[in-house]
Amino acid sequence: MSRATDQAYGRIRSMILSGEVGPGMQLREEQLAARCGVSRTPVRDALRRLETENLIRRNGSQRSFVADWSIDEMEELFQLRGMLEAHAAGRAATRLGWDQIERLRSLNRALLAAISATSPDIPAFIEHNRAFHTMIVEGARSDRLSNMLGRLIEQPVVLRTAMQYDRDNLLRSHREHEELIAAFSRRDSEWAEAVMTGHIRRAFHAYVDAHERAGSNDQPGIAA
Amino acid sequence: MSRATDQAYGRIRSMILSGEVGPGMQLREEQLAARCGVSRTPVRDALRRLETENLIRRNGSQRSFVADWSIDEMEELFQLRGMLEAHAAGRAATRLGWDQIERLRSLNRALLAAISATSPDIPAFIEHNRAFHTMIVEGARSDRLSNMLGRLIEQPVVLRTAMQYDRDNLLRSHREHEELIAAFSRRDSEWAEAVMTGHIRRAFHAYVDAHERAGSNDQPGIAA
DNA sequence: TGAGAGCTTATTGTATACAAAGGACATCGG
DNA sequence: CCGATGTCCTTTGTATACAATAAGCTCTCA
Repeated sequence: MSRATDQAYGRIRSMILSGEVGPGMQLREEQLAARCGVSRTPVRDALRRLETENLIRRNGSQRSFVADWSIDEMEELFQLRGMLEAHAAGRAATRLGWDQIERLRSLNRALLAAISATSPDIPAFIEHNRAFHTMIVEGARSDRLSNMLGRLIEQPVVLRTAMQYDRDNLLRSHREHEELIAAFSRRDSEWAEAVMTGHIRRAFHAYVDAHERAGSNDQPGIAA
Repeated sequence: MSRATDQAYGRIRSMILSGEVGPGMQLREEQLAARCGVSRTPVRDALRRLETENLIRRNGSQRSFVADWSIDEMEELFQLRGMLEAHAAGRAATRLGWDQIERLRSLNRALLAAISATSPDIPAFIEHNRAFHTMIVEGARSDRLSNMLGRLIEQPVVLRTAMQYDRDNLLRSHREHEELIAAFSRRDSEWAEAVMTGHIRRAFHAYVDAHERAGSNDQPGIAA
């Protein structure tokens, strides 16, 4: 995309992802235009795009709001993500190159290092985890699938913080990644699918737990 | 959406679906604006939307073209559709009301009537078939899923005409629908999933066959 | 005091003019 | 004759002014 639209898109997106604007807040085109230093036109383009990525919702009269998700919607989301990402893993098992599998190995080593320190480096974990999953999805070699998953994956931002302090879950992630790599090495699609299904499903339960624990707070998830 | 945007969207969409503009053709904003009787602004909105629905593609320099799909991409598409729609059927099995199941029955009766005549009423078949599948997807009660499938389902327009004259396939569709209804009546999610998986998969092979038969023509699918 | 109608204002939709980018074509040089 | 390069022209991007719509508020009347 073009300069101004990209700028608006990136800025608004990071506003949402960083929590600078909270779930449910209204986003006004003019105000956003001012903050991004562009006119309303590219802002509107950016909003449309963010809407298709489900980061933004519009009410009946076309006003835009930062999306928030109910627990039911989150379950839906995890179900879909699990299904699609398991499918991706299955395809990737027969399509990943050996060098890519090696790269997955090294990513997972880095991930382990990040969470092994006495004070875990969460941003590093998140980044390596993201790279790991992205590499698998790309390895499935299906643009349509990549697209769909792209829209799904980083929606539950809350999850980032919700899981931060749960070291047990972080270590489990690492182990499940190991198992995925093993399945890839054997070129075993069904195994890869099964592991990925469990991996995402566990993530969902971790999310629910964190959410419940945070239930008494004003800002569920953030404070977990 | 608003008046002008809706108008542009509907017009462009029907231009594509009717074949008025063929796959691969370039769509120019100004020209579309003229044809729709609106300015470029709503046309741009409509193009963005059609792009997310994968009816339009943009090249590196942001020019828009009517999408066309390779056989590989079609297989991808059917795989995804099969997976998601089977999932939808599974959910629907435990969520559809008895009245809705009865409605499915009557839709399938109408569908049978449409294809039983000496000269089958294909548009009626298509419409009843669409209604049947839509009702199942809605029955799954997952907005996100509905959305995704909405984007996927009517893309392979070619398929409409490609399958037109294959009566055997039309009858099979009817029988598979019957089996779906049976699964719903038993509230058997797994059965419903399995039937739907096969149903979509067969549709894919029907598509491939039609495509191959039409392979010698200039306009694959259309002339099948 | 509460409900409703009408006005006011905030917000988005649409048109249009201008800017910028990219592609096509022709011309020039090797 | 082929290839490179520069100009022109087509097409999309951006800004801004104006139109339409919907939300919120106030004022009135029951």
